[in-house]
Amino acid sequence: MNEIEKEQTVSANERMILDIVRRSKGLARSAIAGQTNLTQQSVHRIIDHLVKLEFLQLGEPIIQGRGQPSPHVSLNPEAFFSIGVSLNTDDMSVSLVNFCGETLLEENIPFAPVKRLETQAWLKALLERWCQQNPSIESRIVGVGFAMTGYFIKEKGHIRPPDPLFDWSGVDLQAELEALLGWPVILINNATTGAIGEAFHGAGLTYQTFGYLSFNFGFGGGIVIDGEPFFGAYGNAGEIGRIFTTEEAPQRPALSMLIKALARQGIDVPSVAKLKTQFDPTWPGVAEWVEQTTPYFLRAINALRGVIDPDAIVLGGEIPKSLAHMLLDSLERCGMTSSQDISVWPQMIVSELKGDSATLGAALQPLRQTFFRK
Amino acid sequence: MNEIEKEQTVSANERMILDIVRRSKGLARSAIAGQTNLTQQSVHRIIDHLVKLEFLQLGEPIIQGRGQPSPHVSLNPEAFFSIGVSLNTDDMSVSLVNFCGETLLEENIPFAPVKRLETQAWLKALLERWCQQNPSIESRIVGVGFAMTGYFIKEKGHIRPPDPLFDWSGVDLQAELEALLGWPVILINNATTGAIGEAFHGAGLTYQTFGYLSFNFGFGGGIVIDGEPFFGAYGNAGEIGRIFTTEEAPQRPALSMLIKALARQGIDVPSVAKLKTQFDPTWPGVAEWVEQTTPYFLRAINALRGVIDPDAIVLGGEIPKSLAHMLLDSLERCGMTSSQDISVWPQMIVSELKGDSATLGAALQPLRQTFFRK
DNA sequence: ACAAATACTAAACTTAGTTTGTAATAATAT
DNA sequence: ATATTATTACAAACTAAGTTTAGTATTTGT
Repeated sequence: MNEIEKEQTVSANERMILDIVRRSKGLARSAIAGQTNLTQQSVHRIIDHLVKLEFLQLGEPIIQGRGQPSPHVSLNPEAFFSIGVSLNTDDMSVSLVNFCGETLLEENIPFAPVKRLETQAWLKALLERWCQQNPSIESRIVGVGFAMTGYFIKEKGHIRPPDPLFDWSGVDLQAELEALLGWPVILINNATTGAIGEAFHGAGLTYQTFGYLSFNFGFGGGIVIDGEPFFGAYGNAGEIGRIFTTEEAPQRPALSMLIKALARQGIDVPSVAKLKTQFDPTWPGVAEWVEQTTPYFLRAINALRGVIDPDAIVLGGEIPKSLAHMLLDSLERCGMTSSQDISVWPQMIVSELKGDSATLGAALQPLRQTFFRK
Repeated sequence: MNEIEKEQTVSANERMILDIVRRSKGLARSAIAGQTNLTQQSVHRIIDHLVKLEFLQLGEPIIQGRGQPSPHVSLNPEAFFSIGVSLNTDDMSVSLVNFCGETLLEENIPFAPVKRLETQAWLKALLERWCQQNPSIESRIVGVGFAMTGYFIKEKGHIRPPDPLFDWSGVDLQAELEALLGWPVILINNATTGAIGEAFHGAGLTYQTFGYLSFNFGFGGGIVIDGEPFFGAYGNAGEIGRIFTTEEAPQRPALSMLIKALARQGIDVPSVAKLKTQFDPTWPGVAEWVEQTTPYFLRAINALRGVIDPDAIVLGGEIPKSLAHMLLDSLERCGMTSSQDISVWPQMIVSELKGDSATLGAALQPLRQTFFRK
């Protein structure tokens, strides 16, 4: 490199300023100091440093009122890159994001990712191809966020996925992937990465503390506290499926259950992904399913309210937007009754993010962790 | 004061060191640096400063091995004091703690605290008496932690208590109490203060992130994350009662429900306080109540597990210890079944704290907030 | 007695901020 | 047009809080 060597250590105040720039998607340099507890001069110097490191870039001065115009500050999208992987029962997707968190490349595995080594070989080959086709990125990749479905267990780096992914259990997956890929790997539950995507690009821009409910083949969730994803003791925080007993599980709002209900009505939806694209709220069975699952949905919400009392609850995962709104309407009709005081409710939000938020969040986590507010 | 004026602002590193000394209940000065990311020299200087401020005191040098003996460092118990109040439906208790968090004075109100102004007048008179009888403390009281039962609502400083305490709603209680008492007042839910007591003196010495279940007349709880009490958006975090519907509420593990069940068996227990002192696990009806309430208890635990995945869950409040153990045994017999993976369980702990942990925690919070690790 | 280990003390240095002061720029009032 | 004024940029001295370096003191083990 003939450029300035990129330090990957960023001080707390530098991170704070990077996060302010990120959240506002670029702003006048002079508008930053007011959002910090630093003086204008300190902010000036910090930004100067971050520009020298090529983390930030200065644009045209903006004339907004009196006084000397202040240059526009924005993230340098090329400063760093990060890779996200999301592994589901029947699918795996991989993406590359830039320093702004924008997805540049995305690809799905062409076979079911049930065999661990076969899947890893495909992943390795894909990333090598990406690096060859984009030679500038290789040295600037900060790490890999690897999201998968399943519960973390006591052994560090191990996960217990659902049955079809049995081959992925019993190994220190984090260590294995780091050895394979040569980058730092963060292993995360894929409901939490959905929440991370939301924290970076969605509800997180408005709310500091929120719960994320991930409607997929199963029903899970993630937690964001003060803008940071919360993992809990073993990384299973937000795995709200735990509140249902074995008998109750079939009635929880998992999309697999809706697909079954639709099948009983003669409507064949082959996968959760297809459900998202083809969903029609007037299909027979949909209204009934919503009605029937609402008490269990409410219970999940009340678990979030009772335990963390969030600012907001975001409905995400792979749920069709119109279905999410049906669930919220049904909740209203139920009167949102709980046994106790019901006066303070979190904001209920349907996720606005495009694409696979689990893969996105997985890719964002290495970036967040290294460069943005902690 | 002819002593050095006591600054109430403590830097982050000073707070860290105060917290290390507090947790270890005193230790050799040389044993501190290893628990920080600071050098021995920096720790030395910081402790020097804290000793000059009379927050810490040096004791006899301790000879443990080779090398120059290192003086014993401990909190100066007289450095500061704090007041805690816990208001329940039928009782109010007030306590004074010293800088070590030890309760020095404690008193219960001799009448039901239903009338707000009458109760406040009694409290004001009590604190004035305490200050007169202990003239040295007045100038060193950092604040008042005011814990009460009820839900916080959107209006700042307001709370919605259960019906008998109706008179306490509809006002900015925090502002009112600050005006009355002349000290900073922190208004907290009394299940959270129980968790704070546990964080300071109990499970918090071992576990960083835990859930606290408070068995009282009702059934509530509090959350501690990374050693800090977590309040949530409105201060209602941990209010686990929300997970039960109106129909389910009578079966939740609230001690009032046990008292009712005992009454049906002809055993008259006049109050929750009496239950704690008189409880006999062989009373008829107890085993049945435990059996019947266990699924609801399990659901509360699974809500905590699902949402925050804690290191530990502490059973506290006013539950008799033997009853808490019966609940845990019953949980074991149920197989702790949930619909999903059940391999990672938090440590289940019965609180070992003596006295009223809600009042204790209320008193501790102003101290914690000002002087100990954040 | 003496070397090794450990802790204390002190001074110089470093980092990352604040404070203070000045210059530049552009909107606004006259 | 010109002076005024608010806002921002830039620069140097200062400050707070740590680290680094180096020497000193005290005890243990041989």
